Amino acid sequence: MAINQKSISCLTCKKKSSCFNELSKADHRILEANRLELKFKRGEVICKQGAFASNIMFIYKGIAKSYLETDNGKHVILNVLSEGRMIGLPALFSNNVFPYSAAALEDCIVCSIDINIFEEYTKSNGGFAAEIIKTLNTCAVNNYDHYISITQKKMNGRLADVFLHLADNIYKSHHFSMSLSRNDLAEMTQMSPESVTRVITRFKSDKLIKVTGKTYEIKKIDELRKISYLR
Amino acid sequence: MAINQKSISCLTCKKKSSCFNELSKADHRILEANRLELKFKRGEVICKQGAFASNIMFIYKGIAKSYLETDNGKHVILNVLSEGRMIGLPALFSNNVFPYSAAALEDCIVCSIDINIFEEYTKSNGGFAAEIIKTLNTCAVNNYDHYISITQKKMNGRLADVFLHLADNIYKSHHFSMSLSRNDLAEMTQMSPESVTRVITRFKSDKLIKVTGKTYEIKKIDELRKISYLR
DNA sequence: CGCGAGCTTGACGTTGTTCAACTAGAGTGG
DNA sequence: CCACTCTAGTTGAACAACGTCAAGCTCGCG
Repeated sequence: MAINQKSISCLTCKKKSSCFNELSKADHRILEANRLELKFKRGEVICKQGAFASNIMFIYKGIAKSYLETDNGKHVILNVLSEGRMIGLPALFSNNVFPYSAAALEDCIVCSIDINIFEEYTKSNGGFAAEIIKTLNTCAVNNYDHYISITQKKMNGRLADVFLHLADNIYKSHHFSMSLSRNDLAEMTQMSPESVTRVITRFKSDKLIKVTGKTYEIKKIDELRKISYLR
Repeated sequence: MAINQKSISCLTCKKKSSCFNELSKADHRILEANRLELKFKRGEVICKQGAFASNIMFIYKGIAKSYLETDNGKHVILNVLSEGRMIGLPALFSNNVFPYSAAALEDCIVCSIDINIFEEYTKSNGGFAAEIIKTLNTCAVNNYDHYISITQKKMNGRLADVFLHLADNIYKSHHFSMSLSRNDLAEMTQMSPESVTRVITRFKSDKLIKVTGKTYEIKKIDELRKISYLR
């Protein structure tokens, strides 16, 4: 799975997370030496909940999901992760175990960086530490929004939230090829796959969205926002 | 509300968060100079979601709750906070706005520390930064557990989780005086106050707990753990 | 052309909310 | 010290939301 020849350079990487801007050229060379490029096919597990977190992952290309695996064997999707997002930060300075799993929703190219490098930079470089904390906190606030969506809204509102999130933050277009299965959508909205289908059917017949195979087009985004607004 | 005379000293404070152990005596003197002691009565708001976060709070005495205020005016309790817990860390290095509110569940004594001090120490002291990240990440993992409880378990399991959390982590005893109202329990478990009553009635008649006024006694903790185990 | 996974649809059952009426207990003023 | 009030808690009945189950469908792929 690993690519021996790295195709990307940290120093010139356009997608890197803000924390890396705090590093010197010398730091970048060290980073480069402690980095791997990995390719994952759609569906493959990128990191496994409970496994020893020896690396922090960075999504260079593709889309992934992070999810919790519960005792009853179900999955709870926490987030859809687009390019530039990091995986595994919550393992930093804890017991170094991934608290969630992640899997590729599309074919992905991932940078895998030694977690010790992260911890060293955090301790030695205040700007780097600040950016890490900022990233963690942004993620926490997003989680709060998701939590409100799940706990306060009915099915229509929850699914509207997912479509808005996909259009606004993930695909950054009203027109996209959907990488999430009915089951993924169900695990993200905490409803049954059958209910996901039913709500999507309703959205289609109300002309809010248009679906052609895997291609989704959001036709009435304002209407979706209204539905999202606590309903 | 503010006490002019401070009754506590940072250096000798037994309850302080682990990050402060990373500070020198000189640092502690600066901390002392940028710190206030506040008293809050039961029910009073300690910090308000959306307000400018000029301070990080620290619960020296008492119990508080952190909660989200939703657009429909409802409250979603994130956590019950016991002595030694900090409030407002998610505002660090973000837009410095509290992403949640907090209120006292019992009369509280709170240390309020200038947020700039926190940001400065984080940048200048690697050990301090590491402890802050560790604290944030521990909290994130707890949130994941809570999220699984809410999304995967039925009412019995969710309420069992709350009782276990109170006994294990908050009151640290099987016998405690309950500071949470039916409504608090409802906002924490995402059920209606009526349903909270119904489940508690069931727990009482099954002799899992004994309730005398505000005093709760957990009689069969193993049984509660079984109920918590995804049911 | 046939197979299978993922998707769709309808009928039905369960869970939990809502509403309304009632009760208990704490605080207040005469 | 007692009536009065107000809030929090309790209880039951009706109802809505959503999940489950079973059957059938579609489409990509060998």
